[in-house]
Amino acid sequence: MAPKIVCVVGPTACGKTTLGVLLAKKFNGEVVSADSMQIYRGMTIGTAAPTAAEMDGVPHHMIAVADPSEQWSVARYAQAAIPVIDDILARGKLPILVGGTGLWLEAVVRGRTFAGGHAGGEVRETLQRRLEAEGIEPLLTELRQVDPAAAERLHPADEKRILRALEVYLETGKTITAHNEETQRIPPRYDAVWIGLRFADREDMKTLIDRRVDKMVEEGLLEEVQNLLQSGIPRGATALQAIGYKEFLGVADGTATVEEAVAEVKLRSRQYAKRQLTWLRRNAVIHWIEWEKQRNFERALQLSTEILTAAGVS
RNA sequence: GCCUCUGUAGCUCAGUUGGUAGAGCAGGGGACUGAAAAUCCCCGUGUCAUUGGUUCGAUUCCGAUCGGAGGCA
Repeated sequence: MAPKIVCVVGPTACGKTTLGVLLAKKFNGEVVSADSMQIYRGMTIGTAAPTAAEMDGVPHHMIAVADPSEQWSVARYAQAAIPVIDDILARGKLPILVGGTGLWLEAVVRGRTFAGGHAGGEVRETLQRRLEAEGIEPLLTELRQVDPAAAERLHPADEKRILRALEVYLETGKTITAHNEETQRIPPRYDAVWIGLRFADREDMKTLIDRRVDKMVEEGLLEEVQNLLQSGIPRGATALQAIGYKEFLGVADGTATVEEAVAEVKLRSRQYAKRQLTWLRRNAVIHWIEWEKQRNFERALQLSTEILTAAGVS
């Protein structure tokens, strides 16, 4: 039987961090973050990463462990997070995965592997250059020859995935379709109990997101962006693709006003939350806790305690 | 007060030489296995300001009214 862990999921600003800490205290657990941006150092404010006070003495892992000039991928995250989780289990404590990056969560929980190749690799670079020079057509034709199923499945405009599919074949000699089929047969790595947080009314979520963005700016989001730039982080770095950061880059070099950037960050955050909800909706085993207007953590803790107890977590 | 322009989807605006209208953005839904806070796909009926008139037929032409912008006073 796969070891039991807990996953706390939901769209941005729904209170995952707070509930994670409450559960960790109640169930003798430790938090493992599954957030593709909180992983980078020096990005506390804009990613709403938990502060020491918010952690409230509960050990947190996989937050601020990467240099912002690096590029962390799902595969790299999983590779690093799995030993951390196993260590928590070995010490007799409960791992609580908390995060908004759906793919990262699943990469850990499911036992699956990733095919070779990666962004920044030689093969990918070559393909990227070919895309710029020749357009997507010849690449798609090539993919159709080696991996017709992938070519069929992928939309012609989805250049990123077409490149990736070709890369896997060129790098490993095996198609991504074959790899996916094989890896899907691997049993789950963990027996996860999923708890989801969301607002019953999306308008309430929007209100909270807006307020949170205003707070980030008050707390010094601009300074945080400036610090990253001063420490020499390249503008194209994955870390600077984070919502909040990429918009405030414009403020840092004077091409946008704070007001414009704030409006943009609020908009992009809302759209991101919608995408997160779409991702989570297909996971049928999530136990959802819905907020009516306000977030009520006392009630959420009680409900999730019932859920975990019923699922055999102790 | 007079003159000119203007009033079309939540917003910004196209358009119909008269046969009841369409883009971008917003919004909604979906996909997703090494950039995932990324990337990609699908979805547009709205008293065409109101009200008279001309017309077989008006959102489109004409008048009036009510908004908005500018100019002259």
